[in-house]
Amino acid sequence: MSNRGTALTTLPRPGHYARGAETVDQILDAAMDVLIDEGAGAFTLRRIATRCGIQVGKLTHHFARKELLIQHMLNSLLDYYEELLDETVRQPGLDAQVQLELMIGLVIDDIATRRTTHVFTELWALSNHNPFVADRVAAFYAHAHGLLAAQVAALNPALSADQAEIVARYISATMEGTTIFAGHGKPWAHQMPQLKAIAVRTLVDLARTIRPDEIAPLA
Amino acid sequence: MSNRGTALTTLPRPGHYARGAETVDQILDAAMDVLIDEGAGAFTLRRIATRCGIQVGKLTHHFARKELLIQHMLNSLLDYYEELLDETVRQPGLDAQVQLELMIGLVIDDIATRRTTHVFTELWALSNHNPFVADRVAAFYAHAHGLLAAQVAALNPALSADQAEIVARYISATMEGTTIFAGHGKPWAHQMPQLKAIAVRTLVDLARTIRPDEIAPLA
Amino acid sequence: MSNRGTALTTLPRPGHYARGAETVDQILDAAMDVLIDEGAGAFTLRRIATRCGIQVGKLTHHFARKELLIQHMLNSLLDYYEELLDETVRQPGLDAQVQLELMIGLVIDDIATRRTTHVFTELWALSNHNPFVADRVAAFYAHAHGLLAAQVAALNPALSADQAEIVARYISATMEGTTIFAGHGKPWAHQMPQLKAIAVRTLVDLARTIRPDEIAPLA
Amino acid sequence: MSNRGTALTTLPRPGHYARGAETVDQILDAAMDVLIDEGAGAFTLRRIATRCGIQVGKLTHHFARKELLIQHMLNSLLDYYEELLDETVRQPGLDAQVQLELMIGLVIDDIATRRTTHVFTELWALSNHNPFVADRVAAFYAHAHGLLAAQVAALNPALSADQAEIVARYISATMEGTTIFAGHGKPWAHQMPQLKAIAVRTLVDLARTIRPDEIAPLA
DNA sequence: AATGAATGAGCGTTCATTCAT
DNA sequence: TATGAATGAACGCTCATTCAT
Repeated sequence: MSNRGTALTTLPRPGHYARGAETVDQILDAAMDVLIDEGAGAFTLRRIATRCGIQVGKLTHHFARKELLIQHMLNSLLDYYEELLDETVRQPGLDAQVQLELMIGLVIDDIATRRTTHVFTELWALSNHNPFVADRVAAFYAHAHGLLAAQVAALNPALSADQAEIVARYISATMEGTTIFAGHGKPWAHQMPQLKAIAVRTLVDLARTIRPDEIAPLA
Repeated sequence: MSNRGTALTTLPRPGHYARGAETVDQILDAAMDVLIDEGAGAFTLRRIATRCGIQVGKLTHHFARKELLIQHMLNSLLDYYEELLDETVRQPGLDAQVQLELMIGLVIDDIATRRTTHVFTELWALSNHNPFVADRVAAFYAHAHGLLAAQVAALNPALSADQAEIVARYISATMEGTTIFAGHGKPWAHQMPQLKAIAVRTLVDLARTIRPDEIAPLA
Repeated sequence: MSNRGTALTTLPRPGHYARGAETVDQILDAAMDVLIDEGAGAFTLRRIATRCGIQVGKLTHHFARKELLIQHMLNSLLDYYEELLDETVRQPGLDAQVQLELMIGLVIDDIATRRTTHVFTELWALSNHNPFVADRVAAFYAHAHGLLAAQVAALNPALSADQAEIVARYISATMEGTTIFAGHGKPWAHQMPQLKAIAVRTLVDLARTIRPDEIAPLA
Repeated sequence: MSNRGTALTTLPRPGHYARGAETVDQILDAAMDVLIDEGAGAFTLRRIATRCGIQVGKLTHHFARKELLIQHMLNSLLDYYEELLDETVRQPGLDAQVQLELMIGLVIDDIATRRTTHVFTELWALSNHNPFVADRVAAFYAHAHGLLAAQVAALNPALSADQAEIVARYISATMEGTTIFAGHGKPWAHQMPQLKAIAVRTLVDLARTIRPDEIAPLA
């Protein structure tokens, strides 16, 4: 399910030696911080270099193009989120309903963090015009929706694989949508607990009870 | 319900004379086009000026600060969307359920357009760091959620006003969330009809049947 | 002695009607304030217009070129200073020594004001590259030195007219020079009383006792 | 006596490599030339860059802020003038009167040069609104007046240190004041020899003969 | 007469990238 | 390899001036 090993993540990693690797990690961390703290509009090599106390020249030595830096940063970021989801699913001995409730709760809690609220809203916007970002984000959601679809399929065997995936996508849409209104710093952040309660109850119910014929375009 | 006449929309409008007003409209249109076609990263005075065949100097004559241009553009844009929603609600003789189904369908159809997919994803990102954008977008959603909450309250009299509003917010989150996966140009745009079908059925059901005690944080 | 009526001051004055004349005076006052408060680097039509609450268009209606505004402002300013000196000299019944002491004291007191300190330092700089400013300032000093030379000549009949004028120029140089160190806001402004005391005593002495042969280049 | 090593002159100097250092010197020279030849109003990065045949980008690479360029240029300039004065004083075997005559003559000769006339009139004006320029120019005059005061004290042991300094300031005021009337390009530049003759004679006399009680504010 | 609209050059500054040591 | 130097386009904005009503 993971996209590790695909073209998207097999970028030649800069910094083969220990010292270089450290610097590269510092740069990637600083880049993430700039994106989160100041937004895509302030995502410049200068700002990133300043944040880790190095010169732009050193930065461009490790990442010859800005785009390469974006790609490594994005892989590092989304690998982390994928790992987070994988860990949740790896917990043994949970039945599918509890597992799904757990995932929905975890995702919504994460959405409420400053990091996730900021970084994903930026990525959705960047996806409009940057093909790499679009592809990598799509791969991330494909992975996440695969994990959700597995739980949906387990709860509702009447659904085909495609149908379970669509239900998973619907569940994910609801969760991601809360970012906009109740994410970190958003005007109704204080209502996130209620939205989470409705989501957990409603979406698990939906997964259990939806009939294949209901997943069809309206006449 | 509209925010017309509030502080947010009473910016002194440039272009008092006929000639100037035309130019101002051209500029605002061009600015929207740049934001939609090229994204916030390309939203520069020069690109906007080029698009309407004028010089940067002329542009800054009408909008002394870039921020003012953003504000007028945003007001113009969101006024339009608010008007769209208001018209839907103004239709007489429809019962609340049909009305709500209609609204959900209309919003999701609109989300699937290139314009709406692009512009809202950009606005969500800009909201992270631009207070004016954040406030104006929040005012727009407050308006939209008010309209939705009215239908929810009509369908489900057991809910308090606050509870109806939270349900409305949940409905809106689901709809907006589809932008990310099935908006224009997004990888699962072809699944939008299915997502729409699930949304219409599920969300109207939710509005009708949710009990007040279910809208509470999980223990 | 006055240069009134010469080419320098016979600029066609804008604003023939009462209302226009008022506006013109407001503009000239605002221009002076900008020059004094913000310096030549901030002496722009926009800043001046802002200060009197009008638009740049209105300002350029009254003064088609910035240079014209400078010229009128400068005439108005230096006419005022010339008038001030003339009044001092017009006092009847004073002998030449008292008259000279009075003038030196008055000039140095005036130099210590914010207005005079700022405006003259700006004019000295502008004179380097703006011929009109250079000429008008030269005319002002020619007038002032003429008044001083008359007192010197009265005190020291042995001097030729040219020699008296040179002594007057020397006296004036000392006075103007105090601007730099002890003018308003300058680091040794608190020593101006001592400098003034030395100037009054020394310069009057010089005027009385200098011999014609001492006013000659060193061998 | 020099301010070398003080905070004012320990700006981190750009251009660590030989190539960069050359460029920095070229830029500083060009900047001085622009200030002298065209005045503070024309002191722009573009004009400076044009003068040394480089691009504006290269200029801002070495001096990130225009203000930094001004500061380095000013330090370089006034260090030079301080060095000039120091050399004059360092001449051995001269008695105080000759030394003072020499200094006055040298300063007035220097004032008559195009460079000095232009640059100091600009600096006096800039001092009104630019704190760095004001402080650096004040430091220069403090240094210069210290050298003069030493000669005055030697000639006139009855004066206290403070009184000698005030006399030095008075001497300096007279000298600087000649800039305005008889500096390079000024209307009475041809009278500079006479003004110099009067200054040398009168000011040395003053230094020798002034009594402490004469250096006091007028009653 | 009076004033907003329009203009284009120029401002200081930032940008991603390339060059040279 | 590592890093300052160099580059030139682009950035938002201000400027004095001209145009049109």
